[in-house]
Parts: sequence; C-alpha cells; structure tokens
Amino acid sequence: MQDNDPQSTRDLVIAAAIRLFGHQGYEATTVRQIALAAGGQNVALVSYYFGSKEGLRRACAQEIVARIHRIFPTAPDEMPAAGQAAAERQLETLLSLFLDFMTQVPEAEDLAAFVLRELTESGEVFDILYDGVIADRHRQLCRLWGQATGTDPESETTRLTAFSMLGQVLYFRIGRPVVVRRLGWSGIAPAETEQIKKILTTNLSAILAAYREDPE
Amino acid sequence: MQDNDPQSTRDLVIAAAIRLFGHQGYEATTVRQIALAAGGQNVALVSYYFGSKEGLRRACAQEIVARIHRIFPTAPDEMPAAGQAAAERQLETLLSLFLDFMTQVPEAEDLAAFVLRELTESGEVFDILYDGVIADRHRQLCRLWGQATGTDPESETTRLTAFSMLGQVLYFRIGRPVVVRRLGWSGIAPAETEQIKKILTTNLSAILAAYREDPE
DNA sequence: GCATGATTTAAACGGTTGTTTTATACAGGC
DNA sequence: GCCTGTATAAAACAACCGTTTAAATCATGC
Repeated sequence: MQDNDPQSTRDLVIAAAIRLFGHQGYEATTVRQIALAAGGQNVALVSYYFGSKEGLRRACAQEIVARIHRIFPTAPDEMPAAGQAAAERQLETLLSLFLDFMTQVPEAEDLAAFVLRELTESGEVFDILYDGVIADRHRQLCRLWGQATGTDPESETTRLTAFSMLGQVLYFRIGRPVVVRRLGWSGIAPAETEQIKKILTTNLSAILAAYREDPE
Repeated sequence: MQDNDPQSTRDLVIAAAIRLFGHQGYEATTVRQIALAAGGQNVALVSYYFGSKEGLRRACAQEIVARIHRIFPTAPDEMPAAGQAAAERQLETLLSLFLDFMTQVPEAEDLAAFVLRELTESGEVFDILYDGVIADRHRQLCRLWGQATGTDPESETTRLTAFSMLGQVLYFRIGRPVVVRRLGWSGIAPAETEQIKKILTTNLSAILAAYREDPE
C-alpha cells in the first residue's frame, strides 16, 4: 500500500471511477467498488478528495475534458483557407482519426460510455462535457465541411450534416456489440477498423459530391 | 385501489418499469419507485410476479420486443424483387419512418434509452433484444440495400453500410440533447424532424449513387 | 525531534435497498 | 356454506448504501 506509483491516489480514484461509471453507470457503481478498483484504497477517500460521490462524478468529467484535449488538440480558430480538395482530405483524416480512437484505443470505451450515459441523463455534468469537448469539435468539423463544399459552415444544413457524419462513426463504438455479432467478428481489430474506414470514406466523398454539385 | 383499468396490474408494473429503467437506468431505479409509478401498488408485487427485480428487467425486454413488432411488423422474407428505383424509394420511407418514430413518438425515448443501456452492459437482456428486434430489421435493411444497388445484400460492405445509415438516424435520438443545444432549438418538433429528414435523404441517395456507379 | 498539516485508516452512522414473511381480501367450484 | 388458489397488503429482514467521525500515519519545515 506504499506510494510507488507516479500517479497520485487521487488520479487512481478518478481513473477507476471513469472506468466503472462508464461501464456500469453512476448509480450502479458504489464508492467501495471504486476504492477497491483504485488499488484497495479506503472508502473515505472519495469524500475526502471530492466531497461526495457526485463531486467525484464532476471530477471525472473534467478529467475527460482534459484528456480529450490532450489527444485531440483543438485546431486554431483561423485555418489557412485550403482548397476544396485539401479540405476534403482533412475531413477524411479527421474522421479517420476519430474512428481509430473510438474503435482501437482501449480507454476510449470507458470515455465514450461515460459521456454517453451523462448525455442521456442531461445533468450538470452534461454541460461540462458539451462545453469542454463537443461544441468546439463540432464547430471545427463544420468549418472544414464549409470549405469542402463551398457552403456556409454554420448553416443549419451543414451543422446537421456534420452530426450525421459523427453519428456514423459513433455507432461503431456505441453499437459495437451489435456490429460484431451481426458481422460474425470476434471483435474490432485494426483490420476491421480499416474495413469500416473504407465504408465511411466512401460515404463521405459521396455526400460531399452531392453538396458540391447542388449546394441547395 | 379497485381494478377498474383494462390493464392488469402486471402490465402496469411493466409499463412503469420500462419508463423508469429507460429514464434513469436499472440500478438507479428502486422497486418501490416502480410500484408507486404503477399506481401505488405494493412493493412485494415485483417479487410475486417476476421473481425478482432482474426478472422484471427480462420481462421489460420481452415487452419491448413485442411492442416493436407491433409498431414495425417484419416484412415477409421474400419480397417482390422491385426495381432499383422502387427499392430506393422503400429505403427512403423505411429510414423516414424510423426517424419519425425515434424523434417524435414519446415512448420511443424510453424504449431507446432502455435498449441503449442494455447494449452497453451486454448482459443477458442484450441477447433478447438483439434476437428480437435488431437482427431481423438489419437483415431487411440489407435486403433492400442489395436491391437498390444491385450488390450482394449480405456482403460485408452492405452490412456495414446499413449500420452506417442506422447510425445516422440513431444519433438524432441518442445525441438529441447535443443536437438541440448546438442548433439552438428548443426541442425536436415535427418541423425539425423534416429538416433532419432532408439531410438523411440527401445522404442516402448520394451514397446509393456512389455504389451504383462503382459497385466495388 | 518535534510541531504541523496533509493523507490514510478502521469503525460506525442512519437510511435505503431487494426480498421474504405473514396475514388478509377475493374470487370461483363444489 | 366451505375450500382452494390467486392477488394484494403491511411489516420486518439482513445487506448494503454514501457519509462521518476520530484516530493513526506520513511528510516536511524548523
């Protein structure tokens, strides 16, 4: 029970909490489970460090915001106005990286599950996540989309289309068990991610082409 | 507390449980809440009728399967081999109905939330839902997709593409709070659903066109 | 080496959980 | 009438919940 880790006890508790909250839900997770999963820590630490179980929940959300900022740094607000072809290529790599993260990075499962649950409950934590990670990323996607199609990046059509593209990626994380079972896969290894990537890339360029020849 | 309802007490309990399980999660919901929401019934009824809270959870899943069968009857296995244009129109109405259901029917929120949660937990109830509602509907979608593009309806590409289309629809239910906030809407009224429908229809025909001119 | 503050521990708190028990009301067959 | 099985009721059950308390341990500056 010595402190040999570089991580502080506080960080250990947060990491365990994100994993458990995401996997089984906030209410279903007990602080004793968290303390145990954090390396056999004491139950009282949750109250000590975070005030309450609800405080720990908030701390988890803030940690997620920080972690995603580290993984996907926000692009500078004003980007060089690339051409349509360049913007399309940037869109492609953006969605590709997002898919890789969602299907391949192990910790993404916990993060996505946590965000998903908070999203359904629409509590106070939802605001932290929306302001911290969702809004900026979506705006960036819309900016690229506007450049690639030559349309208003903040039009209602663009914003909704951006969500429809995100939905495609996210389903392969949220609906992963369904996809795996229906495809007869044993999981989503890098080879399967490439297979999905081909589908999404095809969809992307097809939709972009439709908007370019008829900007509505 | 007389039995004036046409619904049996059992059905009342299941209805209340689906609503509460979907809205706040299985663990977060107490059997006393359910009994109260079912019209002030007694707590012991849950054990009496369903054996346990977990048994009630299974009964909810089976009820959801039955209800969705009632709303979206499965198409007969062999459909008249319609032409490509007819198949595309059928795809369009199918996704359109699905979106309507997901965004407009009030009870869809509870059903979708329930399914979503069970999907994340991958327990025994997930099997009931996959076998009962997901597999058949996805196969039907693939069949139509095959007809509309002239490709193998059970190829890996077709099955994945079908999921990518479903993902687009589902995001507007799962991510509803995000969409509403980002678009500055106050909710998703029928007018907003039509707006989304335009986007999804555009995407659908664009992707179909891509596969038709290059079947890969 | 001792005072000081932060960290960790064990134990207990009242309250709530799912379930069981026991008793009561109510139907229909004989 | 009574008997039988189903349905509802109230109360109690042990187990567990999040939180608090109070004491022990640790690191650190002086």
